[in-house]
Amino acid sequence: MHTTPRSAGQPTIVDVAARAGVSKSAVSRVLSGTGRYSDETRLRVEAAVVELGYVANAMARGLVSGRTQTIGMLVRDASSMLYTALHAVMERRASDLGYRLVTTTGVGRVEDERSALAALVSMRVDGLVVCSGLLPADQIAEFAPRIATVVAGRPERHPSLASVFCDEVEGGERIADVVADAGHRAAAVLEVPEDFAITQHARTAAMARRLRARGVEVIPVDARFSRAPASVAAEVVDLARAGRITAAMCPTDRMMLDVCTPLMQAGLRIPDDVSVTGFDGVFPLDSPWIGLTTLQQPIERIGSEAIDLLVARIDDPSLPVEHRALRGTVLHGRTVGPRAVPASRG
Amino acid sequence: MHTTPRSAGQPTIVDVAARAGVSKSAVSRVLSGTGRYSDETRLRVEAAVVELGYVANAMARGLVSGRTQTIGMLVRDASSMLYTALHAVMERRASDLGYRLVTTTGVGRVEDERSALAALVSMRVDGLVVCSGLLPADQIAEFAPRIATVVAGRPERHPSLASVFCDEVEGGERIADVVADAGHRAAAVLEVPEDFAITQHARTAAMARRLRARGVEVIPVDARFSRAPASVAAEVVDLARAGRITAAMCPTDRMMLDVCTPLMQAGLRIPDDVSVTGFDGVFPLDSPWIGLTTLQQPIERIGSEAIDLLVARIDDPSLPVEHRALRGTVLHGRTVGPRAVPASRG
DNA sequence: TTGAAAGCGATACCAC
DNA sequence: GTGGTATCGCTTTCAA
Repeated sequence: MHTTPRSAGQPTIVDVAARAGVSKSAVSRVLSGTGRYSDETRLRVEAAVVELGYVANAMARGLVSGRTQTIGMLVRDASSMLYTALHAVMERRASDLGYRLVTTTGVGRVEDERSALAALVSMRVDGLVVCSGLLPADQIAEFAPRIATVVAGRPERHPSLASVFCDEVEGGERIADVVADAGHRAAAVLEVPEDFAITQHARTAAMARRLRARGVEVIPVDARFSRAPASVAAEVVDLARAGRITAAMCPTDRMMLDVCTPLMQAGLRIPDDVSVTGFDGVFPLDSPWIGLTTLQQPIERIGSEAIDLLVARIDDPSLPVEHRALRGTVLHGRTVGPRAVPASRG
Repeated sequence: MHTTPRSAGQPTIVDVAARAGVSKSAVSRVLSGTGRYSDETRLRVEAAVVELGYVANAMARGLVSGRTQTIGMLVRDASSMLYTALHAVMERRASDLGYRLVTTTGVGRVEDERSALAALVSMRVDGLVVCSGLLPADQIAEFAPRIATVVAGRPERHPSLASVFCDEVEGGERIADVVADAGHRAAAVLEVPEDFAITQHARTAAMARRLRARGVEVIPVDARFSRAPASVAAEVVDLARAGRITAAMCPTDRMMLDVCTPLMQAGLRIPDDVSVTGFDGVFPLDSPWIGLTTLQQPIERIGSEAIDLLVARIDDPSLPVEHRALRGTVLHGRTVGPRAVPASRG
């Protein structure tokens, strides 16, 4: 049975070999640059490759070689600026180290995310970077014994999961200090419960703790995901109007926007009537013109150190598990001002 | 030679078969749900799968089945909000249609992007979505005869490339009308040359044309990528200070931020002294609190229609090539106001 | 230097 | 219902 180059579908190495008048083996050698071959052979193969528009089948290649030179990245929410920024940094670093990054995401539910992770595993990526505060550590850890894994961007301390993240506690305290320093005596803290949002819980808890330690009254506002942002915002507006708070602290910049809009629409000025803080400080919300007062995560470092750590673990799986907490920096914008005299608007 | 389950590496179907005491074939049948098998067999296999933590090798599977149930997405810049938003929409839609989305990006250069695209092809994804204004159409078209391809988010009219995008021309005109309607008589338009930024060129050209048609003087400002944003912004500041313009139109919201910051720092108020417009209107910059006046792209529709179109082409490659231009909507923010009297600041 | 042949892990068609 | 076997496209010995 001779090889008939099918008109449909991608050309295979056999097609290239036939076209170049050499064997599969020769083509393989030339393409990988390993082994010996004559200039003559090389030229013929290269020509055939171009003429046929041949692109090697990564599946077949990976199947035999056992390596894919690919890092799989699981992202929680493709629309989250934070993960997006991480993605960009990691792509660059991975590329520098000779790896390609492929990304998958769930579409919200834990179950989807698990299957997205499994998809990466099924592709036999050489390593896994998990960027999601949603998937429980145990479910990630399940794969860790067989594939090098690093969790990035969430304060993960699971004993078998290496991780790199922003020091949420320290960050929460720092930004709380900004509010306390401005003289506020009562602040709303939008709190997120621990389940399904490890990251955000850690920071808001730290904010509240710090405020109290500094003698600032904390009014907790339930900001769990299941609650509509508008409803959370309305609660903050009411508190501000009633003069019960002069500041509001949000778990993310995103939520901060959700709060600022209704405040503005209610005629409350920021920061004259209410001071507001965020968390993340990620492009494009780090623009001085927008002027958010927030805690900026060290995205650049988190991303590149996560990749470095991962590649190290790919090369040597026996490396000890490491947890790295990196410090963020306060971004001083225009949304925090000195304490206003409550209830004296107008 | 009997099968020895290697302690390292992922377990294979053979390991599962051995563990369950059945044949590879039986395992395959159970896992794919095709063919016939007894309840007994199913239970044994399912148990073995769980015990071993088996995840099927997608490469081996794809190699024989010829399909991967995967759509490859090439994104220009992982840090771009627009592509990010598209990504989220597409992920959801693809998932609904039974496809998984994997994403790759270049790291800036055309060459990288080509290789990122080739990586997708090498993975033998069933279809390709190209979201990048960088890669020349010809380089994309090269793969199109062999893999279903759709270009999303850029006004591509290449005869062999299906596409879905925002009607940049109409959008540019609409937003220009906002400026003209506000009474401005002279406006800076930040122009981007055509090469490597098809999208942005199209819209700025449309803005300028429309302004002129409405009797507004256009002062072109060179905003090509190679130029530092600060330098572009400085030019706008100078023009505004000199009273030569009362409005500035930017090709993207991102650039708009780059311009607004220096304007603010120069003591010029927006929109009192200068009106500014953007383009894209993508989360999170669509927040009313930020208040950008911009043209909002119909991201939701672009993304889901692109996936629909792609899947249709996967199923029937002979479908005629289609180009869909979708209309955006003006987002009326607070960055455009009535024409200020030039040079009368203070 | 080159080509033939043996798998990699899964599917699918085949008799049994 | 079940298990053997050819096969997908490629890399990798191993002879020639």
